[in-house]
Amino acid sequence: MSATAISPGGRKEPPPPRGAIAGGSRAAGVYRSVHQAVVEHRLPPGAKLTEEQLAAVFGVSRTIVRSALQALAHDHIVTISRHRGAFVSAPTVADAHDVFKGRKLVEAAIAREVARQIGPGDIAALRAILDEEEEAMRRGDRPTVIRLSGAFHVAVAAVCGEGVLTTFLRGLISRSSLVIALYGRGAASACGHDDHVQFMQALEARDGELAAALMSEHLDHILGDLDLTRGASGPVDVAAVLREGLALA
Amino acid sequence: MSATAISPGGRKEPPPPRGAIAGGSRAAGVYRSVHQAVVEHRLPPGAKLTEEQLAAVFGVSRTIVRSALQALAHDHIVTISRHRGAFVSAPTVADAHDVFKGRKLVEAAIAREVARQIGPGDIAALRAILDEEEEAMRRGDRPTVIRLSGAFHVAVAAVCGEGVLTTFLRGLISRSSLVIALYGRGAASACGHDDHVQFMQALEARDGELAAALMSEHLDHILGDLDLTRGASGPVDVAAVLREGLALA
DNA sequence: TTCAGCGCGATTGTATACAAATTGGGTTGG
DNA sequence: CCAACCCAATTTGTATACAATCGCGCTGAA
Repeated sequence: MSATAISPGGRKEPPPPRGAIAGGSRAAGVYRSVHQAVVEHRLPPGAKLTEEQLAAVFGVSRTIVRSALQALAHDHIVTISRHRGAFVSAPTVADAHDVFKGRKLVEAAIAREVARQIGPGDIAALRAILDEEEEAMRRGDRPTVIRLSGAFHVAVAAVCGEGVLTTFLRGLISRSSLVIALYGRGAASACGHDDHVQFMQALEARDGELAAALMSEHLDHILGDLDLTRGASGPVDVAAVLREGLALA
Repeated sequence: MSATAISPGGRKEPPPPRGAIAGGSRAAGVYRSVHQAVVEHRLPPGAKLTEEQLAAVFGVSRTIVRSALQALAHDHIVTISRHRGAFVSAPTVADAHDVFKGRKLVEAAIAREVARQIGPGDIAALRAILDEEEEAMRRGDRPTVIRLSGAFHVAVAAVCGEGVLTTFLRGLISRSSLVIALYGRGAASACGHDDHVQFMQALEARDGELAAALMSEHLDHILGDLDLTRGASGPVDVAAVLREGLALA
């Protein structure tokens, strides 16, 4: 229910839920594919996204690709340089601090809110994500761990209902994934599963202050585990990565 | 400093600060003009924004206009309906509550932060806005009052530095302007100047809790003063409005 | 060897042409 | 008189063509 109605005398609403992403639904598909590839660390920061290349991969014209890239740029997932092209964003150290500062402020406040109004159904849903996360961790399935870790944070926020805050947080989490792709050390640094479990216990105990504190600590922990001295990574076969993602979808 | 650098070995930064809006700088101009017209209540919610019409007004092709409209849609300033076109967004009552809920959470937390770290320079800057606001209010200059009222809220957030939170808040404030355009009653409901003055005093006293409480109350006050039963307004000469805005700029 | 200047290839920016779809009005039938 | 239907005009969606710009490798001289 976060869409804005156009006119009080609105017409019937067709099935396609017309997401808030961009114009056509074709561009939305490209958007999703690239976005997913980035947050799952299949496309590293700095990777060049040539319009014609993407157009070929997705079987659309450059028009569609440009639309998707502009939407991605708006979300800070890619960065567009005039006459140079689109690259997967490479957040600076300052950006990293800024993103996590924002997350701390928002997620701590949300934690207080959620602790007050969480219900059994919400708890079950969150527990389910945590279980999946543990499973994937045991399997060593890193992309899934990354995805579920973010999904947990989003799901917590969504307990208060889908809204501007959840949307905002979702964006910050995506950017966090980029930060981790750039500055994360190896396998362990993604998102401590134990932190999530502890936080969940505080939520179930309806202890808002504790939950907020744990969340804040958790985010500090992630940021503290980063190696902020590193640079970019090697080249990647963008087309192959995206085709692979397309096959899975 | 909120832009993300592409590569550790970044090149020199040319003068044009290449905002985070969209691809070209031409589209950014269209974006700004329409955005400004909307938040200043010169273009009412529901107004149709025909691509060709805007293209004619700004002397560009539909390509540029589309880019700008998509960026505006991303910011929830306009709403694009497939094969129907772009309209100035008309937030629902639920949207209005959501936006102000988000603002309360973020601005209250920011108020606490700001009270801790505000300096004399910041206070002077905020006071200056308040003075201008009072001046405009006395003059009966409604568009300026609206603009400065929003500018005050943004400036408060900017005391902690420009960052994701400030950007997010700026977006919410723009949407608030749309809410007020739709549901505001006459002249008085914009944004109580007295509330701002009181809040400012709390900030100068470095009383974070009081500042947060006052801000929360202030936002409740705005939301409470709305008439949530109203519908849309009459038709508007979109081209004339935008040409006027162009002349001023 | 190294660095400055320059031309070429590749890629993006913009405009335009064409196709698809919706809206609204007029017409026809009940 | 009202409802349903159909058609045409307008507007958007997409592709493509052309122009502008940038990066990069080459050439040449210090």
